[in-house]
Amino acid sequence: MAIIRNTIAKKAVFEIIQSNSTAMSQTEIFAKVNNICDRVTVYRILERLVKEMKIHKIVNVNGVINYAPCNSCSHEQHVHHDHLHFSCTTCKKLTCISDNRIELNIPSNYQVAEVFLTVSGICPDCLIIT
Amino acid sequence: MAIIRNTIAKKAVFEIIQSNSTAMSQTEIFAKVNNICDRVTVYRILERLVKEMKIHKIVNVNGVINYAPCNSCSHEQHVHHDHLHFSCTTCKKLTCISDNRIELNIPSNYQVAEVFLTVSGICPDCLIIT
DNA sequence: TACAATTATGCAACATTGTTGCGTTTATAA
DNA sequence: TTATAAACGCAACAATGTTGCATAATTGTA
Repeated sequence: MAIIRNTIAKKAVFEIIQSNSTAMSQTEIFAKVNNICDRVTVYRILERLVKEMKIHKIVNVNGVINYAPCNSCSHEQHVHHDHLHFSCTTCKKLTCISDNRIELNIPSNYQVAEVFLTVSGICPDCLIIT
Repeated sequence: MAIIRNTIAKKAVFEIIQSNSTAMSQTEIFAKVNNICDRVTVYRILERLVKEMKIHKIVNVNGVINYAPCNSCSHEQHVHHDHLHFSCTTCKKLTCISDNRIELNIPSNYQVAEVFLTVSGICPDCLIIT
């Protein structure tokens, strides 16, 4: 059995993700980590946190993978999401928005694992600036 | 005013995208183009076809950008999609599935541009193999 | 049909994001 | 305190996407 270790770098990465209001890319996270570890380590930590279901992995509309905290999220909720992701085309930030129940109409010969609902547009912060 | 040219390479790329049942990445498209043009040209052609609204740009769950034909798709439909994308985790293929009307519950201070609904899982072809 | 204007292309070089192998360090259970 | 497996750093690589610039090709017009 793999023993999960709680290292300094892992704690820092998780703290950064959890204290941010929007989802973050590996690049953004690494920038905030302040060189306490290598960038490869950040990738590996993110991978582990996803596996431990402490964070979500989301792709924004540009193809960049972002990570968001997974607050009180059971495996069941992983499969049937009730939230969507807003991907701002101006500041590139990805924000989680709750309370979105969707009904799918997928042929029964497809085996569904996860549902990703992403909306692109302009977020409130960027609308003010305009 | 920019004059749109219909070059050999552009016609070929569009033909490839349109004749394929699933969405394709730049890499896959370039492989089918059979060296009639450079890979950079493929990127630029795809960019133009998206701008001309002849093709869709979709991101699969791994962050790879795929392109699909935009059959009889008005700008209005671009904004309010009625189809979703199935991203197979086994063969990595991206398939468009129609007839999925979704209702969104997004705060009014967000300006929505496009809706991306992607479902990951295993497609019929890969289920048979298993 | 020939020409001019400007769109499109090729090439080379670079940027970004993510991955792998391997030797070393470190956290944790006993 | 120590053994052991997890985690790390470094270097090198792979995939995907972008930019600048000189050249080629398409299309409207004379």
